[in-house]
Amino acid sequence: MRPSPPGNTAELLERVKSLEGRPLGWIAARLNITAPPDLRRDKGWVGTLLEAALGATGGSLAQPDFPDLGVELKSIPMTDAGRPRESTFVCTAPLNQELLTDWEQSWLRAKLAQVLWVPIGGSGAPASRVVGTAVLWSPTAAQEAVLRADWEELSDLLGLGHFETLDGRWGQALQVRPKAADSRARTWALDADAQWVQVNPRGFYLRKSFTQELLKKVTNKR
DNA sequence: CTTTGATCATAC
DNA sequence: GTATGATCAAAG
Repeated sequence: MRPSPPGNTAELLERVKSLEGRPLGWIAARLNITAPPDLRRDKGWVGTLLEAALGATGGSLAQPDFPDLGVELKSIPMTDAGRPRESTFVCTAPLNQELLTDWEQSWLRAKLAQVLWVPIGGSGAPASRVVGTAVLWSPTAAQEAVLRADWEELSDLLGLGHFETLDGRWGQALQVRPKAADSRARTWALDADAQWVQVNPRGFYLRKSFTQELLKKVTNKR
């Protein structure tokens, strides 16, 4: 049922192209997957469906969706006007100094090195939403500079243990927001006084404005 | 309507 | 708990 991993990026692009215009329900039926009535209890359904349809591996492992190609898959919900409806989760944010490295070695940079963005149109039942025109993206020098500046600022705050100061308002393209089962979830972190404290886990997210621009630029180029 | 914070499912 | 996949929902 499920396709094996694509052998190269051209094959991956070919596959996603064949899905363009298809309702998710059509894709799900083909894979023998049942579409949920809504996404309230299945927030990751669209992403998981696309992984299955395109032959992504990796699953819940800490590696790219297409390890051999070094490509990360991201579905992105779009409004009818063609703008992203949500921010994009990238990865969890390290909460203590020892895990903080420089930008070149960062997990975030690695994750965003090459991303296949798959826009999803529609806002009703998941099965009726439609696959848009996917784009394979790598940050331009300018985009990487913005990401790097944000990442360095946010990492500084994290490394210094300023968890109270750091909220979703920091960062131009990137932001740090809670990423946990709920607000009671706790993980260990080193605070500003070098004391171990328990805080709510955080993650890095790409703002909608950044995602919108990158989708526009890649599209215009082609 | 947009942004920030909270939450859901699943594998290990 | 941390990783994967994200959207929901309250507040401005």
